Amino acid sequence: MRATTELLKTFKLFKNLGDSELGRLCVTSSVVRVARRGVVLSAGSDENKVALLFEGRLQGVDFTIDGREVGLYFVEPGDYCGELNIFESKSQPEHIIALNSVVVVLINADVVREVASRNPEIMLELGQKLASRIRQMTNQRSLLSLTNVSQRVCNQLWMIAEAEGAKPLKSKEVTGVPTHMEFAIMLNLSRETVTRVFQQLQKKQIVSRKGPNKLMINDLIILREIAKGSKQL
Amino acid sequence: MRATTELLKTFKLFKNLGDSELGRLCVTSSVVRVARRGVVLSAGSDENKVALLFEGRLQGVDFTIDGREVGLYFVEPGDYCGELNIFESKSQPEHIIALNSVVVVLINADVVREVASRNPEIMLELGQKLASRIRQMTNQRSLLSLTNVSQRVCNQLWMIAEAEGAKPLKSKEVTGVPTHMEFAIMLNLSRETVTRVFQQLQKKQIVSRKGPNKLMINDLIILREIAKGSKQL
DNA sequence: TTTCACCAGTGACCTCAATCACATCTGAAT
DNA sequence: ATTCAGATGTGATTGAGGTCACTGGTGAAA
Repeated sequence: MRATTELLKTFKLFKNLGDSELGRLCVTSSVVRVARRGVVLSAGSDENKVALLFEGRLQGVDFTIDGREVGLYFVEPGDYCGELNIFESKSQPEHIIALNSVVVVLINADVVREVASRNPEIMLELGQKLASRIRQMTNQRSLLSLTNVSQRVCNQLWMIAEAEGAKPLKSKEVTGVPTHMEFAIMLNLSRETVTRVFQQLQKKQIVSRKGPNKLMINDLIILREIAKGSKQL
Repeated sequence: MRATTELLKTFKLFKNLGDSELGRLCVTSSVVRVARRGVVLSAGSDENKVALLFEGRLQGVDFTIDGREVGLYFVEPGDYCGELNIFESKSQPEHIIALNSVVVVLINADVVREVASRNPEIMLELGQKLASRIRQMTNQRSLLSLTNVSQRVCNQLWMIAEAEGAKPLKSKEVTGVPTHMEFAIMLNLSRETVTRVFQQLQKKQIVSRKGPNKLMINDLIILREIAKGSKQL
C-alpha cells in the first residue's frame, strides 16, 4: 500500500516539504506491516530503501565473521533508518529487524536523494541524522569498554527509558522492553549474564517485571547511580 | 599559518571548488603541526573546527565514565575529521589525538557549512563521509564481538595495512603502526594481551618488527586467514 | 486443548584475558 | 654519556563471565 502525503508529513524529516515533492515520494513508497523478528531491511541487499518507522521498535543488527549476532542501535517511532543508502550506492550494511509488530514506510533511497538535492533543508536534516547516529554509536561503543557488567546493563536500560521520554521522575513504566538476548548482543554479553543482572535489579526492587515486554522501573535515581558507577549493584 | 588554496585543493573534499570559495575557507584556516600524543580536537570544546589531515595519522578516542580510554577510529592522510561539527552545533563528541607528528589544516566548521550549502557536491561529499564513517564504526563494532582475540588483532592489523594500500601481495611493510596500547583500546583488550598476540605472530614469522612504528608483514595471506577465522594462530 | 517455539531463570564448571609486578629495550632530550 | 619516559616483553595469579545443560513459564498457532 502506498503512503499518503499526510502520513509522510507526520515525520519530522518531511515536515516542511511541499506537496508536489511529497507526492513524488509517495509514488515509490509502500506502507508495510512487519511481524516481530521480521526483516525490514536486509544487509547486502541493493534495493536501497529508506525505512521510516511509524510504530513499534526496530533494531539494527550485524553479524560477526563467525556468525555471532551484534546489536548496533534501536530505532524509535518517528525515526528512520537506511539513510546510508541515500548517500552511497553500496549495499545496505546491516540488517534491520522488527523487535515487535511494526508499521514502516519504505521509500526508494534514490528518490529521497533527488528530493533532498532540491531541498537543502532536507539535506541538512539528513546530515544531522547521520551525525546523531554517529554520536549514538560512539556512545554505545564507550559502553562496551565498561568493565562492570551491571553498569553496562543499567546504562542501556536508562537509555531505553530515556528514549521513551523519562521525565525526572522516580519511577517509570517502560513498554516494549527488549528481551535479554537483545540486551546481550547490544552489550557484548551472554544472555545469561543479562538475566543475572536483571535478577539482582529485581531483588533490590529497582525494577519489576510487568508481563512480557513491560518493565516497571521503581527507582530511576538508583538506576542512574549504578549506571554512572557512583553506586555498586 | 593560513592554508593556501593549493593546499586545500590537495584534499578530495575541495577538489572541484572554485577559487573564490577556496579563498573564503583559507581565511579562517590555520595550518598547524601537532606532536605525537598531542590533542588536535578536544572533546567537549565548542570551537567547532574541522581538521584536514595532511600528513601523519590521527585517532579518534573517547573515555568511559570510569576514565578508561576507548579507541574509535583512525584517520589517514587526505582524510578529515570533526565533520559532525558541520551538521550539529553541539560540542565535539570525541578527542582527536595525533599518533605521530602530524600536519593538519583546521577550518571553522560554520564556514565549511556555508560553503557546503552553496555547493551541493560538497554537501553530498560530506554526507558520504559521514556514511562511510558509520560503515567503519559498524565494522569496528562487529570486531569487538569476536571471541577469538588473535582474530580481533589480525583484523585490525589487516585494516591498517589495507588503509596504506595493501595490494594482493604476499608481504608488505607498514609504517606508522599504532602501539600495542593503541591497538588495545581499539579492540577492548589489555595492552599485555595485544603484546602476546604479536609475540605469537612474530614467532610464526607472520610479521617482524622493523624498528619503532614499522612492521613487516611477511605473510598477508596467512594474516588474512587468521583474521577470517579459517586458520587458528 | 494441545503443541510448540521462545523467553527467562539457575547451577556447575572452567576458560582465558585482566591485572599486577616486574624486566628490558629504545630513542630523545639534557 | 646519562637520564628518562614510553614502549615492549613475560610470568603468576585469579576471578568474572561464557558455556552448557537444564527447568519452568507463557502466548500464539494448530
